[in-house]
Amino acid sequence: MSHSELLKIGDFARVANTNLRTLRYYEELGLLAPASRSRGGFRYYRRTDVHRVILIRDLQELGLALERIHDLIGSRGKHESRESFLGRVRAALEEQGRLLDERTRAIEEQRRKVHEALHKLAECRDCQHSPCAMNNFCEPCANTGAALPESLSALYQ
Amino acid sequence: MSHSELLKIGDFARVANTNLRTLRYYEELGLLAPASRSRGGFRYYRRTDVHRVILIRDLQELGLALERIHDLIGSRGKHESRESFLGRVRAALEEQGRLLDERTRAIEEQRRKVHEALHKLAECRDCQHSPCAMNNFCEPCANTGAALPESLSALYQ
DNA sequence: TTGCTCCTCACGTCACGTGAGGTGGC
DNA sequence: TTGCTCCTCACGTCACGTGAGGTGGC
Repeated sequence: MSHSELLKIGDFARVANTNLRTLRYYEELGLLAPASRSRGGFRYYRRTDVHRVILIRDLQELGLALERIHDLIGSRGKHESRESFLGRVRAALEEQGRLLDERTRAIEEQRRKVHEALHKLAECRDCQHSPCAMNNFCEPCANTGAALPESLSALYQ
Repeated sequence: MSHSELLKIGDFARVANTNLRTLRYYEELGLLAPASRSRGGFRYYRRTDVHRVILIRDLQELGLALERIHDLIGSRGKHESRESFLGRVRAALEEQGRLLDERTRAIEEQRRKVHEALHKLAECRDCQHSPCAMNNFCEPCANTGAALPESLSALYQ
């Protein structure tokens, strides 16, 4: 149960669900360094560092560039106080929470549009009108005052 | 109130909340063509086509490549039947719904981790231990059986 | 020693960003 | 005619993908 159990890059990539190129690129950007190197240059990673990979991935999916992520989760400098460091950690977590809120709102909006479009699509089965490229709106529906949902007018093209 | 009101690419980009380069690139990939061109080559777009831009953006944010999006929402071919076309539209919408479900689950998981880490971080203020690069785990917490949340062990580095 | 894993270049790709140099439209 | 918008190359960028050619580790 030694804390110094180390993995070669291939094994680490497997447990972190990523690949060699990505890990080397993260190292190049200073995002995640291997715990040590062998004499021959082989990278050795700590198992616990998978959490860091997952965090980086999570932030990327929220739309952050790797450089921005580096700013957020960069390591503690030699001259940084404990309070300053904990403050930065908290700020990074709160930033992530804010981004999650934004993303949640966007997804709910998308879901609303998709549901509306699917519901409308059921009605279309009994209608013989076919919008086309030069006529990207649904005349029958417009005429009865029931306009096409946005997602459908985007697909009928 | 003519249906043929057309916008130059700059005005269209403004209402679609995008830019000239992106619109030209979408056209190059066959994702969205202007309704017409002037003699001098100027692109003219229909106002209703903003919905298509928004749909493409939504699908991109769900992680789809533009070529995959082209497969999903490509226009109706000359020889495609009405039923086939409506079936494709429905499949595209259902695919989007599936992707939204996945994304929602991933975001809820991230939110859980962030909340857990922020809660734990409050406790850290009264603790004097500082994990560092060579010791990326929190000994005091581990010793009392209260392990660090994953997001914190990723940040303490 | 064999075979698998790893190493460092280095060029390719996707979805644009960003000028350069020139022309269209009211 | 002036000025703003648009046009088509074409090279740059970010986050990797994908070999080429060579060496390390058990």
